[in-house]
Amino acid sequence: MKPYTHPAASEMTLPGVMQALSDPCRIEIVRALLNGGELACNEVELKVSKATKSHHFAVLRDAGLVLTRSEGTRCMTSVRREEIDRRFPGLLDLVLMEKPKRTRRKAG
Amino acid sequence: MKPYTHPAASEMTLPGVMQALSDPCRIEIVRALLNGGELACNEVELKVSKATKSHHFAVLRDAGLVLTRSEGTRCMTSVRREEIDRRFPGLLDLVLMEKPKRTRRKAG
DNA sequence: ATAATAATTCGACGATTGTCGAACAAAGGA
DNA sequence: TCCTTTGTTCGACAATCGTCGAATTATTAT
Repeated sequence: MKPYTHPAASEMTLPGVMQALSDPCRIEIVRALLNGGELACNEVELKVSKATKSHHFAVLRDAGLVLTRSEGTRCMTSVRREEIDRRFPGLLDLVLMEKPKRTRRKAG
Repeated sequence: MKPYTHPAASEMTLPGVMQALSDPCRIEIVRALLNGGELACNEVELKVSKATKSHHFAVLRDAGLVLTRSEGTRCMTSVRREEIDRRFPGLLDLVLMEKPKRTRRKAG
């Protein structure tokens, strides 16, 4: 019913997207969306309450990074990949970067 | 005299650098350093007090983005370009991105 | 109509942040 | 030695942030 407002791609700012991606939870969300395509908030596992999760989705939405559409009782969210790639090339690659897992190999 | 501590390159985190770059002042600082090489805090013009400017340099330093060395009464600061490029490829290109200046052209 | 599901909104809270002026410290030059 | 320059540190302050539980809305299923 309430139709989620999204900023135009041109409204995205560098400090804005940096800010949005400065929280580990939100990086995790974007990473999940990049890997999983369109997901409901429900389908992104986080160790925070649902209120907090909803907040993080809203922050990403307001920054212009994700697009949310209502479908039934769920909110399907996806990364605005093309627009981000056009405006901030390489940004999403950074998000996808593997965390430095300290594997137990002798030489890497 | 007091010898500025810097984190190892491996201590840099994605949320950490994003956080550090989420402030327009700090983006401006990094941009100036990328264009101007090694600069004293003094040589980066910002419309904030010197206390605040010192704070912003410290935040960038703690995030691992810049390296500061004492020279006389000045503190010469430079971007840790190679380490950042190795760990977060493309990050500095984002910082260098031109702000969307709305020029008055008819077609761009 | 009732219940269940999914998500948002509303305070509230402690923590962090950006900002400043004032005080301080270190180095260099008069 | 004293003064200037450069930068840091120290409260302090308002603003923002991340977090939560509880209440609310909206949709679907029974």
